[in-house]
Amino acid sequence: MREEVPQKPSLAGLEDKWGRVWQEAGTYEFDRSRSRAEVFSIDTPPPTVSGSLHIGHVFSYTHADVIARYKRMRGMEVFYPIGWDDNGVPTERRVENYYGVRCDPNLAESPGFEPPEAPGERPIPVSRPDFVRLCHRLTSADEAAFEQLWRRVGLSVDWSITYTTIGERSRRASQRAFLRLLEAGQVYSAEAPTLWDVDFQTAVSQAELEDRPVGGSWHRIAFHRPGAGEPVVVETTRPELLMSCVALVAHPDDRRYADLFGSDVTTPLFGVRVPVLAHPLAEPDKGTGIAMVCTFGDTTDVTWWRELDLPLRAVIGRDGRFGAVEWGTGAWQSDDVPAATAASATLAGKSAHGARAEMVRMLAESGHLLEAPRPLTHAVKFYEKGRRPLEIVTSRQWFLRLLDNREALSDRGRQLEWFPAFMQGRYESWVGGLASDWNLSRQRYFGVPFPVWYRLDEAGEPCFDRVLLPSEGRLPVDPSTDAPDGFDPSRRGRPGGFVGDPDVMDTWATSSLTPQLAGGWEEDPDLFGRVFPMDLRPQGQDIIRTWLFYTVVRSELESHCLPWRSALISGFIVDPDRKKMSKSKGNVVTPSALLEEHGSDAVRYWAASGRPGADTVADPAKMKVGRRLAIKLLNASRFAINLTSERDTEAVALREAAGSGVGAAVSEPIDRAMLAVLAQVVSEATAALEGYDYTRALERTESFFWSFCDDYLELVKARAYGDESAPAPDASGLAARASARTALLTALSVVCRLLAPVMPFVTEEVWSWWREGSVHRAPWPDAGLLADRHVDRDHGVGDGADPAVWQFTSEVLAQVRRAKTAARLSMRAEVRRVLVRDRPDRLAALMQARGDLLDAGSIAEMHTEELGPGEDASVEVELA
RNA sequence: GGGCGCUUAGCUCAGUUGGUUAGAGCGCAGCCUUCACACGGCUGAGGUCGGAGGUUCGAGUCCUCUAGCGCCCA
Repeated sequence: MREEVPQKPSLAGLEDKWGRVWQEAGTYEFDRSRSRAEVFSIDTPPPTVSGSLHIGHVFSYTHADVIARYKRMRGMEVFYPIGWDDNGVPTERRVENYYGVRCDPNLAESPGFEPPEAPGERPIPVSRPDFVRLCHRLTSADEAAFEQLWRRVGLSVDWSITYTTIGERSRRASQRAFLRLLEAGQVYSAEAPTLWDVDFQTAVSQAELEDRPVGGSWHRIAFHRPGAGEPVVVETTRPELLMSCVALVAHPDDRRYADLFGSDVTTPLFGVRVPVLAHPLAEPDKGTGIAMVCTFGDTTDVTWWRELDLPLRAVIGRDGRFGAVEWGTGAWQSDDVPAATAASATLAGKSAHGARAEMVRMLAESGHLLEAPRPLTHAVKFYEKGRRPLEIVTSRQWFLRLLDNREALSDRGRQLEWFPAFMQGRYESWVGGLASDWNLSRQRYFGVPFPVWYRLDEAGEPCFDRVLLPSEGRLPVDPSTDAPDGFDPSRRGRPGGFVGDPDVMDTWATSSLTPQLAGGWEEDPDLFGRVFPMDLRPQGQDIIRTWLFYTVVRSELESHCLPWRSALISGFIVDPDRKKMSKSKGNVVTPSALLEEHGSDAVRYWAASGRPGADTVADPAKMKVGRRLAIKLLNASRFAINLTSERDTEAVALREAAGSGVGAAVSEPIDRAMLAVLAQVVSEATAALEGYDYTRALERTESFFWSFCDDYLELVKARAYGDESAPAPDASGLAARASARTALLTALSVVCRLLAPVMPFVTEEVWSWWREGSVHRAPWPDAGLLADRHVDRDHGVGDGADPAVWQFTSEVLAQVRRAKTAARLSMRAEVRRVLVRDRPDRLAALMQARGDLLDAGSIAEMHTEELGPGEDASVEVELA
């Protein structure tokens, strides 16, 4: 049924209007009765709600939504849930700043606590339960705001299936998965050197590292050889770690040190005897070629310590400061205990930075610093969110085995379909470069606790080998408030009693379970069987080594399969100066203003114009183009619908509903030509989308649509015109009019559907003017139906359709326009005579659209001449 | 140091398996205030495809070397 077509169609307000309708009609609801074969499931990234969204999010999420909408129109039941990533450090930071509080886990809960209106100058210490409560409060507010934004962008997710990474289901799933990995021997706890951020006070994993260039200095330090002899000169950037030196190493082939291997030297100031050893990781041309191994200055130290079986002399504590040492005990042996004691006493309590200055002073005084420090710039490892270099401290952590599974993980990477394919290399090199198992423990508060307690021995010390675990039925548990089975809560912290593991899991330990979380793993087996493994993982390229990799890990270890069949990787967004957009650069563009200014369809158009994996400029000019396209669709649709009768629109709708082609209703050669070209566009767009190349699909459609408006519409306008009550043309005139009208409406129906995944709002608006139901549940156009070459004219436009009729007629029309432009005349100016000289086949094609051409060009008469040998084609236009 | 991606009109990008005068949009210039659209239409001027060499009847499109930019990993 035709609705009222607006007098002056506009894009304003379409987002609100259709967003509401879709919600009320349940347009994107998932029908869980459909079989796995009919379901297309998408594992959408849960955005970090505590961060602000930038235009890059809209970019990548739009790509996924285009695919979702396409698959839905293809008749798939699309499982497209969304989650919010709310646990972890970013949320804690935001809560601290927003409320002006700081978590102190030693405080008792104060249930009535309310933060001040505005954060004070000094953070208020709050208990862990109060802190977690504030985290929940702020994240639910953030989540509401995020949902609004995503609805405005037009994501076709089923908003009734959401999850949060801190929610009860997530905590239960994370803990269940942990317990199973523990049982399978895939996680273990160990006292081990761990990358540590002294500001965040937590361990971090390899995936969270980044290298940053930092200024430092080479310090030349003299070590004593046994007996007399020349000192051994070591160059180091971290002289403050001298007291934790446990060996010197040089390359096995380095002849300068060959005679020293196996002997001991003595550290200056501390008088500690350390061995000189050979190891291939020592770089002969770095410094003097012989390195000081400390516990621990960097990750190479950890390797040397492990492989050379060296003792441990840890000096830097979790607070990043030097600890006190009792020389002469344990590993702290020295030839000169009083000197060592004095030296280390001056360092105790100092930060790495302060200790370095002090050490340099002492070495200079004692004459062991051979020359003034030489400045250099070198790469230092940082926590990606941190501001000071990481330290390596030894502490007890839970680890998940990655190194033992490297082979299997590498295989999975090869089995996954990557779009674009070269992104697989990112995964491959990451897996190949894994240096350690995954440290799951974080010494933070707002996260999923480990479902673990430890027995306390008679001295009240935890027995880490006597782990107490809950049954799966009890999950989720919080070991800091819940007691293990068989223990009275009063036994907490008592000798012979128990203590809870104080840590929470790395946020990726939960996020890596998104296919399981969204799919109802172990809680809704019926659903899980219909959606897992999923079909598609869309995401940004920046989190291949984290989110993608860890999700593969979890699926492999839990289900021994890939979590999805394909991964669609989006590039990142650069600003107009080609700089990567990031918060620290201050060049982040927020999406709301852009959505407001250009409209959601226009922003989505821009996003869809960025090919999979391609870095893309945040370009308002491109959004303007998208907006223009949307407006064009409004106007062309309005025109075509107003031009035709209700009987015409109903006939086209009925024909499409019945799944039949235009058949004999489109009789005019130029109309059939246009539809034949459109059929080709549909084939190409469909093939492109099957390979997730939404950009190509859009380009083809858009380019067709502009020619359709500029040339075809202009050519057939006059023929299509005329209402039912006007003096009836003769039978062939009626048929010619019906042909144009059917072709116009059919093409608009097809184009509208081709554009629907990219521009959901304007296409829905236009669709509503003459069609029932949502365009987003309408069937994807069928190229075969438009141009069936095998059956008959009742089906498609068939073999009789010659695209040249439209194409060549348009070329001649362009020549006519050129003549008018050159004469500075309006396009309506009369043409007395046109002479077209060309090849016979082209002239024949032209003659089939002769009437339309004369009308469109206001041409009085047209003549044709076949080219003679060696003559060039021409169009002569004689203006009136 | 290793790997990957990019380098085509002023700008942003297409150019699928090598094949006729290299395409689009934006921008720019001129024209047209035509009854779908001035949030418009028409027309036009702009590149020899980063550089060098090679394969081929023929290369932007394959090979080698090389330069610059970006990203990832050491």
